[in-house]
Amino acid sequence: MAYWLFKTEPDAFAIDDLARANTLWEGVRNYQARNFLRDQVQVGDRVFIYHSSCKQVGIAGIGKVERAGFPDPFAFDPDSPYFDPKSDPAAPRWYAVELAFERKLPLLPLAALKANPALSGLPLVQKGCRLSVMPVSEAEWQAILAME
DNA sequence: GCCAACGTTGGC
DNA sequence: GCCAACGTTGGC
Repeated sequence: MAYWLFKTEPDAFAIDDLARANTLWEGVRNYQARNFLRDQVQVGDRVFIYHSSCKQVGIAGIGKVERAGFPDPFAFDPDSPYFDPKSDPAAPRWYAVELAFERKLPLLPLAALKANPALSGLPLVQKGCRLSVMPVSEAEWQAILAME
């Protein structure tokens, strides 16, 4: 089992929304993040849900992967804001996974994550990181849980 | 709302 | 294949 961190803007989709129902994690339009979703995220992996671009940025909870990478259906839907005419169903460009809710965490603020020396290798805390899907090592996972 | 950092696009 | 221009991300 592997560990991940997924970013989301809570105004659009928050941990409380995940708590209500499973969700497709779709609309990821970055190749590095896509590669993780397509090639490495597996059923049973656990995921920190990070709230970005909001009042209180930080890790807000934990999800669990219910379904591994499959072609992002929104990329084929002309009515979706995530539509990408260059994504060919025969060779899909973008991928999604399905997530289930595990539990909420007391919000662990970005500033606290940055201040934790055990997390200095996590892309999230590095300058200008725009990666929205990133691996978390076992040691980092445990270090973050210890901040609860 | 500002702006720095980054990824992508497209002309050459 | 380079690189400038552009659009987007995301913290503050």
